[in-house]
Amino acid sequence: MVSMKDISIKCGVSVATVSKALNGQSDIGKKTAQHIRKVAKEMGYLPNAAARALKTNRTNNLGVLFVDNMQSGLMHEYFSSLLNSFKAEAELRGYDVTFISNHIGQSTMSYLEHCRYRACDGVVVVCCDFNAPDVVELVQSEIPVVTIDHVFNEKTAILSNNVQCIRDLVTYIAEQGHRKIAFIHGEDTSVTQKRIASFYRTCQELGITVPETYVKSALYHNPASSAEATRALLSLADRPTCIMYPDDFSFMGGRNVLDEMNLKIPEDISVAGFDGIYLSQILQPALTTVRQDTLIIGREAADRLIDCIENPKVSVAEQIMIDGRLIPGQSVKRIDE
Amino acid sequence: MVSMKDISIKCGVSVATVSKALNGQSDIGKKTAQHIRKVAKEMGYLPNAAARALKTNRTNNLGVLFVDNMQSGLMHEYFSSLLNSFKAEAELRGYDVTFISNHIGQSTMSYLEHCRYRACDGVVVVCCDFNAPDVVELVQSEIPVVTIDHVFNEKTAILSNNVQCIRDLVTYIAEQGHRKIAFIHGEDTSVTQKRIASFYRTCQELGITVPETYVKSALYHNPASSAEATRALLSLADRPTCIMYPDDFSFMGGRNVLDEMNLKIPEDISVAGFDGIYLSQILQPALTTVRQDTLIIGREAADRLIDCIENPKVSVAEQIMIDGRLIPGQSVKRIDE
DNA sequence: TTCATTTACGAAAACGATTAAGAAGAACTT
DNA sequence: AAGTTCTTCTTAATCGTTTTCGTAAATGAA
Repeated sequence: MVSMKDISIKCGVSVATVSKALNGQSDIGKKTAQHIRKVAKEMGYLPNAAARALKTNRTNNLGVLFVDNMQSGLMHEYFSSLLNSFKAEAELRGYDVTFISNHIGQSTMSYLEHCRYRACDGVVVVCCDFNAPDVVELVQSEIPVVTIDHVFNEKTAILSNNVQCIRDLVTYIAEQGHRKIAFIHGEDTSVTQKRIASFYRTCQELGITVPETYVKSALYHNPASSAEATRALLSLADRPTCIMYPDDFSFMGGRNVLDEMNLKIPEDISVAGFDGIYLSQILQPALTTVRQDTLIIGREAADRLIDCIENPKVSVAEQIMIDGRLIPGQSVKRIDE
Repeated sequence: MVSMKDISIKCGVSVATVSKALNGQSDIGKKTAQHIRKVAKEMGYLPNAAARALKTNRTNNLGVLFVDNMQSGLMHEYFSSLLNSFKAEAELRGYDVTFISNHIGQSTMSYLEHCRYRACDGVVVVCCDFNAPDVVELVQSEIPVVTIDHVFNEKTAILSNNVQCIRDLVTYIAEQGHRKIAFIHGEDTSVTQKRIASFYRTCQELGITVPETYVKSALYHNPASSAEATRALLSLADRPTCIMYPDDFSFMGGRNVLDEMNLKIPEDISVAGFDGIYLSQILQPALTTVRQDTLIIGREAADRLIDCIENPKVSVAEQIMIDGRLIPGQSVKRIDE
């Protein structure tokens, strides 16, 4: 590996001069700097990240804390595509992305310790139990943190606008003439709470009354539990005309139940999903759903995190809402009153 | 941050002694070592990865080269779940995982340069254009490399046993009495070639003749193209009784076509997928498919790569085949002759 | 006791970069 | 001409480890 020393020798200058020239410091002569850069390129010089990190305490490395109890993790398209976009933006801005775990080899260490060990310049926290002590410790540390879909005091958070998403979805469904709307929601998280609240509020605003029996609990990304909830809804004396699912994938469970009962979508019953994953638009009829803008969420998370790293003074913690977009699809029937 | 120096002062020994004690060198007295370790823990000592890397040229960092033209990348469950398993095993053995890209900030650099810059101890190469000059350069470099589903000379490769997978699948279908089996395959890659070859050979062995019209080309992970191929197959005078798809997800496109034409699975037509993703078993009827063992593939890739890093002398490049497992499902009908 | 061997530890030189402080010459002021 | 300021470059310290080599004490052998 060619080092600055090699370049300095070849150019007949000191290592310091090489360092400054390569980093664009101002106190190096124009022609000298140019020459050094040329030689460096010719010799195939690459900075030694470890040495630089040791000296500067900056690694240009971003940590991704991405844990989930379900183990479905990356399998969930919302997260994988969010991560994709985060990674792309981070790379554009000159940062690499490393996963943070709670052990190095055999010995367990807290997330914070792992971050410190790897000297991550910042961390994005996604999809995990935000109340776990380990996570709280990390978030409250001196390391710049951006969270996704969860707000910690004083920390920047990127939030998919679940309230708006549900509002738009319910509104659309209501516009199609539905008054009996059932809602199957996911397990209890802050996101779920927002969705439920938005569901109730929107219905109220629209003058739609929601019987308690129309709101069922299930699990995210779990078709079986949504299937069960669907069965319960269908066995009601007064059936809903439209069922909203926790997410597009879970809907697949409900779909099976509807199939079994010979209920056609949307003729016999209307349905809506959430997330807007690839699959949802492959289905026939295309699923009515609302697309969370993972592209922007991931990009924004990277941008904010890096801003926060590079301008700690200027950057202010804020909560950023990213709106979703309704995808009408064809799974909600227009009902004429 | 507490450093070895802090510990050495507190313990009244030299930094060298601390280093040796913490690394379990033999030339330190039992009680001294024990005491040093205790103090280190008390003080919350964490090794400085950069300093260590600088000195040892080892980062305990593994690169993942994961590019795909389709941009579907992580969205494909085969890859996301493989990566998950790779990551888990790497972490178990004390390595972190970083993505490799072809640029740092604005300036482009080759994959190899990126690896060198980050000083990755090794790289796993997945899902990319294996013939791109950049990739070839990396694979032929001095950096330990393990490839997945592609063999380079002299390099360790982990291969999903596509030949066996297809053989088992075709055999199963034939056992159910089918003699008219159509095969929609993905775009031209080495994996695809193996699958096609295995398809033809197995059919031959089973005495099944395959008309040219029964073999169609489509794209992986692309329901639309599989839908088109399905349409073509159904318009044949002599229709196949069973259609094999490039992958489970693409099958969803074919499924729509079958639906439109009012063909029931498996009563009117049998179908089979490939991969064994979560979705395939949610469908009703459950899809007959063959599960690629991403868990083992990912784990094995990490293990081999790390072996190769830690024992460069001993470890020998080899191709490791990981068998898949047939999932019978219910989408292939038993035909009585 | 005396010499050889082992054991336990320390001193110091790296690894490859960054950066504060200083120095020498050039250029400008008056 | 003398002093001042700029420009450009160097010296040297430093980041936190690892590791080689050396040495002093302890142990063993004779």
